[in-house]
Amino acid sequence: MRISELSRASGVPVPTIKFYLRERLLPPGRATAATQAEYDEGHVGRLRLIRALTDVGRMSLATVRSVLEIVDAGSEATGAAVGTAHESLPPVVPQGDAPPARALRLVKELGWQVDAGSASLRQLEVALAAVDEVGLPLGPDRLAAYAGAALDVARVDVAGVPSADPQEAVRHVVVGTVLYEPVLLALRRLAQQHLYAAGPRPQGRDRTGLHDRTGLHDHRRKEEGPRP
Amino acid sequence: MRISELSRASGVPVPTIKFYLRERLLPPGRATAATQAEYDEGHVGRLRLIRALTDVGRMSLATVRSVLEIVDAGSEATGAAVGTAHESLPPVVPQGDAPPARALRLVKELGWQVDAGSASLRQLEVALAAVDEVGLPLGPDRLAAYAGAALDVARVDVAGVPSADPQEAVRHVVVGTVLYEPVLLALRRLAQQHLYAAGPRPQGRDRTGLHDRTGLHDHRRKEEGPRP
DNA sequence: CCTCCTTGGATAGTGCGACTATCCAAGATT
DNA sequence: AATCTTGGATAGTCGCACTATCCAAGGAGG
Repeated sequence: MRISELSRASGVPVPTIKFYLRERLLPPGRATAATQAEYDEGHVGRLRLIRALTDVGRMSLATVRSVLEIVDAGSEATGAAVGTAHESLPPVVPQGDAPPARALRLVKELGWQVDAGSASLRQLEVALAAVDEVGLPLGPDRLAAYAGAALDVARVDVAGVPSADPQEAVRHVVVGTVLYEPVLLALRRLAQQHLYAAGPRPQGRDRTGLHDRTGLHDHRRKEEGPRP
Repeated sequence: MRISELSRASGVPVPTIKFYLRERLLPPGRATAATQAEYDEGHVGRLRLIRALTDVGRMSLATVRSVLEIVDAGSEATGAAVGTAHESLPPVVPQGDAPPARALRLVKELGWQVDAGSASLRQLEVALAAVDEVGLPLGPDRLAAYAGAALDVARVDVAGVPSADPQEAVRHVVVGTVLYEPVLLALRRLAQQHLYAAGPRPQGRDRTGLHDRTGLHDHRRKEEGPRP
């Protein structure tokens, strides 16, 4: 297909496609002549991916590029790809001077095994700092609940990664990290609305028809053991 | 305090403070003379809030303004404020032409009571569309897990809103919606890393017992502790 | 009182990111 | 042969979030 068809198929204007080609976000088509090139379904998919990452994932083109590079390289082990992906995903926290002490302490209490230099840790650190900078409460209860929910989500995330094709696995991990986020956040907001709407007493009973999650978790309270 | 002190106290450069004043994001100080004004702790807090919303919450100044307006008006019922807040929070989905059918169906299945015109619904719709536009799987299992986690989180969110001062409640809801998000997302990523680090077989059942032991999962019955 | 510095307020300029617009000559299409 | 369309290059635009510069009025120290 030619560039104008590609444009029609993807919904991206021709000049923008040219721009993406220049920026090497979209691989060039197979040149059939000096002024003609042939594009295929792969290009359509790539364009859709770029738009999804920018529009829904709210990523800058620079970030999109690095994400695409990871996906293209794609041969890393899935676990390593998660790390690499998280490094280059927004919001970028530029290797702060001080170590993310509070975040480190938290994951230690949770017993999670994470890379101490992880960007996500730094993100957590600045997020925590921002929260109490503006005077919002963030006690252990809330953190525990958040961490629990995050772990629940991560479990289905990990379980959902296709194990057959490593390239596809990496793609899934990288793209999924970004694109499932808005789903989760939208659901959180809707759940808030629901809880407020369900009754003036915000702590109304559960009415999720999908399934009863009570009892799915180990409810044991883990006290911050000073020694692991 | 004068503007230079305000700058030092908040870490925001003087010209930027002037800019915020011009843009009416920051209320003017109490003028003590034609070329002198007095600022107070409220201004410091406001500046910190603005920076938190832009830097951590990644909001545009236009969005910050509308959020601040809600907070300033502040007298709405808390439940209504949630709705208003969600309307003006990013990402803005401009009142699409078609109704968010898929999102509506989902919340109906969940049994959640939400406003059918809610921006969050539209956000969910485009997020879902984006996800399968790029070919990521999003089955009922995953959705159920996400919804469950979202509800868990929303419950502690709602429970954490101070009920005494309505102005403060609104502030908490609005600011909290935005500023807790990065915390949640960072935790999700860290949890993913943990799960990959904990074992090379992502799909496997937990063989070590490590996982179930580690989350300080504490969502048994909501309201027990934090009630002064 | 005089000098010098800071301030508030106004106006204009900068840098960046993400596109658009315009040209052009080589092909393709009819 | 006449009329598109295309790929490639270069330049221009637009919005956003700041910065920079001016200026005259205060205020503070001597």
